Amino acid sequence: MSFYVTTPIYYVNAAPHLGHAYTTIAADVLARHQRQRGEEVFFLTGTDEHGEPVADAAHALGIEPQELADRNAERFKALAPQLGASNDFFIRTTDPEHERVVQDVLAAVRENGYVYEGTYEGWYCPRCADFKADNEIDEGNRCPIHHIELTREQEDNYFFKLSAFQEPLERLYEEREDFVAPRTRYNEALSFIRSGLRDVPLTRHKLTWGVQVPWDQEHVFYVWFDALLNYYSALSYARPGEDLTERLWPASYHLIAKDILRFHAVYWPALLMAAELELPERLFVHGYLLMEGEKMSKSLGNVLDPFAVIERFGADALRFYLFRDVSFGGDGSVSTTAFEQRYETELANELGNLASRTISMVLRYRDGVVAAGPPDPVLEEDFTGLGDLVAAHLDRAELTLALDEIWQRVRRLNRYVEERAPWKLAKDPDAAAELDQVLSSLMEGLRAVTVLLWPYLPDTAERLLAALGAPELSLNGAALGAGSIVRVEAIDSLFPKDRATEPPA
RNA sequence: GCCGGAGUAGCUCAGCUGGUUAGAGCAGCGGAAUCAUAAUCCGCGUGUCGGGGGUUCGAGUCCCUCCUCCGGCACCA
Repeated sequence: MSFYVTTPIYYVNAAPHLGHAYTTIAADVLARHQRQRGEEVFFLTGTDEHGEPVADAAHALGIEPQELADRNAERFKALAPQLGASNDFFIRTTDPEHERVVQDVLAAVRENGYVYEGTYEGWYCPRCADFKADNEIDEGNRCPIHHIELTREQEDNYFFKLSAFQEPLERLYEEREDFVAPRTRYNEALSFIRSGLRDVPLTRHKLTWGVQVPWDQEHVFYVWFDALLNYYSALSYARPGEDLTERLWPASYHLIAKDILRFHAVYWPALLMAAELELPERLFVHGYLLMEGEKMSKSLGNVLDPFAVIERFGADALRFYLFRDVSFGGDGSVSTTAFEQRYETELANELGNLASRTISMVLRYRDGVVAAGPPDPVLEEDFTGLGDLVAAHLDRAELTLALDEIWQRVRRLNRYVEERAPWKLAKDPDAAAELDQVLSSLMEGLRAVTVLLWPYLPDTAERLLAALGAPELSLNGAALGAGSIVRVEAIDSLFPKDRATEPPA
């Protein structure tokens, strides 16, 4: 089995923000989890660099589009490792290899009879040098930017016969109810399809910043078709000298935000059908992160800066927070106060302190040595089937539910400490064996939750497992009792609290 | 307007195909403990489950209707 997960490719028109980080981290959690299951994993992210907005932005800066693309692509490329993201490749749609695949695939779509020459007519702004969509036109047929009256104009270009896929797409949605999740997005896409599909422009005539249409030098491909094909093209050249397509196509999961649903849920499968390629297995659509109930946007000045959070608290804290405080799939509010509260109460107090208090007792009472033996049956009961449960949630990209299951066990361990009060056992010479079992059960429980937390908290989990002398990360090894901790070492606070109160350095 | 989703404790939300006294986390109040990053654990909620009507032995859970909020309704990376 292989597992191929993607994020959207991010548009280099703007700088990276929390929304980009969100999708990338989500994909990374799934990728890491699948690696724990021993699957061959390929995790792709990258940048989308063609199209008019980039050309415009570059023009405004007085530079070439490629230069702007290079500049911003670097920033996105740098974001992934800062987030702890373990992507296997970073694609750029200006990669010549990608452009060639786009040309090949779309030429095949044309040969299969799904491309025709036509005329696009619409409202055109001469200053923007672009057509305006019906819903972005101001009253009186005016340009929303220049406020001048729009003219009715035509442009000859090539069309993709999307209408030909009306029934195949309806059938796809009937046969595969999990093709798009959550359900509400599935409904949305299906209702769009049922409302009747119209053909869409495949190329643009007046633009030059795009992938050249091989059969007509006057045109470039409309940026969406170029962009979507990244998921397919990347496999052909991500590994020099090796084509991964055979092994990894089709994608297991495309993660996207809700604003680009239609392109992924309708155009993309239609395009693949037209090219006679296999369809992805699933699409998961997440919501927006809101600040004080408002959609985050630069103009509102309410962006939670992921770079600042990472610098102060580390990437793990951000990764944890995003899936803990916002139910994955829906919209949700995020704030610095909520972040700091989660950091302190859950990461520092519940998990960090659990590690601290238990390891400290093993060191104090037993010189760091952990007795062999099966874990306490009382604990075992609460851990039974946990790995399978987490895997089942993550198979459906339910990152919040999976994390919650794990966290309940973190809390269970703190409760267990109170129930058995090792500090009391330590004072009773007759309770030595019991103390041994309690301590080893705690170490084993800590190890088990940490292995499961690894996809969310990779750096912290690795540090903690190293201190436990149990670096094994496989999901099978996450079962309580599967480990065999012999000796533990002291460890620095996993989530120091002074970071939450001190201003950043 | 049409389609879809949502309206459950102060806050954020769970409650699948209808069935024992409607749940969790946070916040608040009280208590226990002292291993630990003063970290943890225990106890405490008379909630018109948006309003109204209906089906049923029995409905947050099904049907009808009304109200409020959100999203989609084609070329916005």
